[in-house]
Amino acid sequence: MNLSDFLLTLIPFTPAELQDISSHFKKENIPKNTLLIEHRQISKKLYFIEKGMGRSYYLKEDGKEVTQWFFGVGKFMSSVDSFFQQSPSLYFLETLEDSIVYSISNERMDLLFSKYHKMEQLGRLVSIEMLTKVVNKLNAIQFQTARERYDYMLAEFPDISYRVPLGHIASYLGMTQETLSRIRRG
Amino acid sequence: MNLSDFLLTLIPFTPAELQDISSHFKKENIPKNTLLIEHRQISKKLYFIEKGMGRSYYLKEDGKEVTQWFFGVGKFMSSVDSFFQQSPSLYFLETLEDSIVYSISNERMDLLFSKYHKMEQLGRLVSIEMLTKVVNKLNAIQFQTARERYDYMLAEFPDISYRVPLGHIASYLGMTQETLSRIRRG
DNA sequence: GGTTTCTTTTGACCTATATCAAAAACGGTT
DNA sequence: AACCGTTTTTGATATAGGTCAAAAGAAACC
Repeated sequence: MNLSDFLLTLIPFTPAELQDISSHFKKENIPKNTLLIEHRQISKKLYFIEKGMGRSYYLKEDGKEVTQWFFGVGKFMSSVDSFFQQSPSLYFLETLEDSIVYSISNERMDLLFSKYHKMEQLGRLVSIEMLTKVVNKLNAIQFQTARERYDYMLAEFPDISYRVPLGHIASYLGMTQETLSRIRRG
Repeated sequence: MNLSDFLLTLIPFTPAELQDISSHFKKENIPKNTLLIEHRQISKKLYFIEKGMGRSYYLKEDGKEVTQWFFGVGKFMSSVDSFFQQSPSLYFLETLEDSIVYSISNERMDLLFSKYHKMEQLGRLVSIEMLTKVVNKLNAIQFQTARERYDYMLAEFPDISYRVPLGHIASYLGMTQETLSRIRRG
């Protein structure tokens, strides 16, 4: 899904607005397994995924990676707090497949927010959508058994779940990869 | 903290704007343990808490209440998805103390959003703040031991943690009240 | 102030999931 | 197609935290 089409699904931008907004994004091809943000860096860019996918994760003290979120086609990908509050990121962000993204800097994003009331509205809508998704995951993690969490995953990211290594999914769901493997078996 | 003061901490509204915006909110006194939203209802109002506190929770199939979030002074309280997307609420919302709140309907909120670009911006900032808080909780729940989660709670809601029943806190942290009791002991 | 009801603590036992270790399967490369 | 590194599966064992039950402590109410 390309950026303009996505924007139109949420807000009725005029062709001129759409043109201007799009011009602030830069289309980029990013190979698989590219690090976009590292821990402690301040996130400079927000990415809209036209094709491919990514994930955010962090490193525990023992060195284990823990997937925090998956980002699929038609979503914005970033280390949210770092990008919007220009604070050091707790997370790493990486692509998991060769991807086509539209990137935009924090400065340009703020510019668009102040230039277009509609853009601000889009920001609010996207934030709330993300918020409700995170809340859903929280509920899954907090109250469900490992098997139920896996079912939640299949519902939330049906396409992603078989495209990425088992270990990424297991840590995303707050379980070990051995446990996930046993669950999958049946 | 009253509403106008709070609004000014985020956005430099003019006195006239502040006056107009405030006029759409209604100040209400709500007694302790009042249900503001029930499961399956569509949330009609958003509340800003001037004094007191509340929580959202839901009922598991076995009838147990699970606290989903605590709302303290100077925060907006609602069943987010239900209010903003006018969908049936998954949660119950209740006051835990006698409270003074400013309430506003979904229609009036939308009106303010479209009338004031600044208000839309406020909505975005508040959403993102909430999003980062929920993400923090998610991390606590997903990767930390029961004891560490309790420490997270003390940091996030220092004042709240000794004002509400143990059971509310335990379920908020994804553990049983027996476990929390044992942790507190030492 | 004594009774009822709700909340917290304590104890004994159990289970889902973690950990550790090794084998098997898979994927990319020459 | 044989090799090497990565990912997944399997098995044995350990443990954090859950469950159930009952006692102790607080709070609410007449």
